[in-house]
Amino acid sequence: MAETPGVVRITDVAALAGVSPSTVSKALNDTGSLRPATRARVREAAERLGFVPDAQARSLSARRSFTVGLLSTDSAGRFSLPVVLGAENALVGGQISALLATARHDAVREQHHVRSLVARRVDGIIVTGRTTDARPPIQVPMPVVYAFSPSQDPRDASVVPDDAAGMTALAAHLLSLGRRRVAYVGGRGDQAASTLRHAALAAALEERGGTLVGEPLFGEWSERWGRLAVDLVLGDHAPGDPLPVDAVVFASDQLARGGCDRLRDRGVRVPQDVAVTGYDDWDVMALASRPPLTTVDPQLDRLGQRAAELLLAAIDGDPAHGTELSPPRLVVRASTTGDA
Amino acid sequence: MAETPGVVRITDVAALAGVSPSTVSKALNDTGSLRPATRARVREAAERLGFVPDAQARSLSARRSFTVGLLSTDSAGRFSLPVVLGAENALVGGQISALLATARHDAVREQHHVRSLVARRVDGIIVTGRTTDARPPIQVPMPVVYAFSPSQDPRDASVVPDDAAGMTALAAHLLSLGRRRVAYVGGRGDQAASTLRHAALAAALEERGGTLVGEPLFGEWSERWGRLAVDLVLGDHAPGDPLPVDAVVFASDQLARGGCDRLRDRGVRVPQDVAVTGYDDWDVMALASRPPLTTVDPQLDRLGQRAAELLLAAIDGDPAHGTELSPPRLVVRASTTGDA
DNA sequence: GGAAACTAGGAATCCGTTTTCCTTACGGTA
DNA sequence: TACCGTAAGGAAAACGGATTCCTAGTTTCC
Repeated sequence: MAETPGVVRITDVAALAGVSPSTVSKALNDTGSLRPATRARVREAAERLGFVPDAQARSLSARRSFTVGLLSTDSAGRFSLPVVLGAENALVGGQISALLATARHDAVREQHHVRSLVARRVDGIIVTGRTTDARPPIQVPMPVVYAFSPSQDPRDASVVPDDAAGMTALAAHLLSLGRRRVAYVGGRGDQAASTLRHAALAAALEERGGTLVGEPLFGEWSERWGRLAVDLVLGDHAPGDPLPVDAVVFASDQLARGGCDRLRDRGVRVPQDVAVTGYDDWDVMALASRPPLTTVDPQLDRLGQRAAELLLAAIDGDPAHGTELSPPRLVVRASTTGDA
Repeated sequence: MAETPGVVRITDVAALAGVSPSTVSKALNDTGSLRPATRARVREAAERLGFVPDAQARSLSARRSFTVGLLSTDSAGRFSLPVVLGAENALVGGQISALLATARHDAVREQHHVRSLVARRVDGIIVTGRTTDARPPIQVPMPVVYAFSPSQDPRDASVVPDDAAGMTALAAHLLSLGRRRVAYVGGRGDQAASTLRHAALAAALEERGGTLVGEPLFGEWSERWGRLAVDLVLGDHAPGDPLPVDAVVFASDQLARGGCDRLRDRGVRVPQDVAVTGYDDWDVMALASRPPLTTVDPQLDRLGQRAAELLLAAIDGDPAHGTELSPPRLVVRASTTGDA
């Protein structure tokens, strides 16, 4: 029984193909000058043995680790998880492995992880976080791309969701349905996801002839606040009274779901009386809501994928600078159109 | 500008401490014979420079990569994510890094990831999945621990949630509140999470003098099915009629939340008329439900942590065999007690 | 038949830590 | 005083397998 059984080395491939290890290397990497027949023979031998070049040894010559770090400060992972998965997905295509490092919102822990990634000589790092608020950059001697949570340094490469585009799409959708008087309900007022979406909605409505009714409402990111906010919007409205709005735009699906529940409790029909929209396209909220929510899918997996692409380019010597916007997708459901 | 700036090598520490690299190694690893004063001086120098031994070089001598693979077949990550995070957390303590490999329920992709992990010479692999149903083992030349989804081979080391203990705790809780006639609503009938929980509930109730009313109801893991199942349990019950049950045990918080909504719609008070329990302690469901759900927290982070401990022991030459049960925790909220 | 072009093998290279082996110095004992 | 044992620390090899020069052998074309 050989030690580390099952591990195929380049010499094993060389033996099976009847050539030297260096020939195998050239055949598999499309370098040197070899007869096509030899190349094919080596390829077939490698295929048959399931040969995968040893990453450690490879990194010796290449002076690269073929590894990138995924540094996440979001332990819960509701937002960073899709980003991380999207990035990981894009990386495996390039024979790159992903080292996971979760710091659960703790600066000391994050510093520890950063040092660990540096010790592993990762080729680059993707940093992601809990919110779209800017975060302090990390100091490392390799390329970094910030995903979802941009760096505070505008010269760093960041990829963030294009919330303005999402809100503009929602506004256009509502106006196309004839809705004009729109209320906005945000989450925490100190977060960009609340304030930026409000500003974008206000601008989009104004430009197209809609009206943003009342001041924006900020609270917390919970269904409970969604319900409370509906009471604030409706005031002492009684069934039959004219409604102060014909649409409510919530800054998250969770808020919107709570809002729908409260509207129904108070006898307001969704969407006949008031159209409702959410944000995030979080299936367990958007689909379980009654009615299901028209919302915006920020396509975080694509965002993570894009971050990985930028990182790979940076590793190959072509670094990006500045913040790139990742496009969202409008998802229309019954809470605005009443279908189904 | 030195190349790879910021990277501190053992020679840098040696220079600062005025000793040779080998002395630094001995001082930091507590080997060889050195004067305590020398040891302390080296330690201080390493501390000051923030020296972290190069993992690649380290693995050369140690013939270990100090890396483990986290192989997940669950892309959505609702269940595997806490497991992965718990495991990763336990690993960083041991200076071990975690390579993330997500296979999104695709055998070809999984095989690809397995080969990649083998190529990286990981010291071990933690395999996790979407359900608690047993899965085929992977064939690799290093230790493996299966977390959440056990291996089909009973000789492999697996850690799974102790659903029977969770259901027993729920049954005892309900009986202590005077509930006797209990209905059970499961998710998909072909999954262990549905059937095993049903069997455990039936056994626990029978042993303690409760009654499981009617056949178990199986459907899908959605709020919608939770609502439908309530209709099946209540039949053509009208407000005022005697109720066929005084408690409904749902196999997930999602089901239970839907169930609560439907019960309220039909004028049945929770928990005064019917107590309701969920499973999973998924906060966005259990806390947002009206009323908040009494449920069972499977403590998946602890499960992942335990899997990591077992893996580290196996790497150190002390492998475990068989399936270990990870204990859950009963979480009591208003859906049974009516507080709040 | 000879020279150029091509093919493939041998051996050195890549990296920083660990570990083995050895030297030096010092103290104790004969 | 000479010799030996031991502590302390340095020098150099080992660790690992893919890659890449460099060179020798082989084919091909004129």
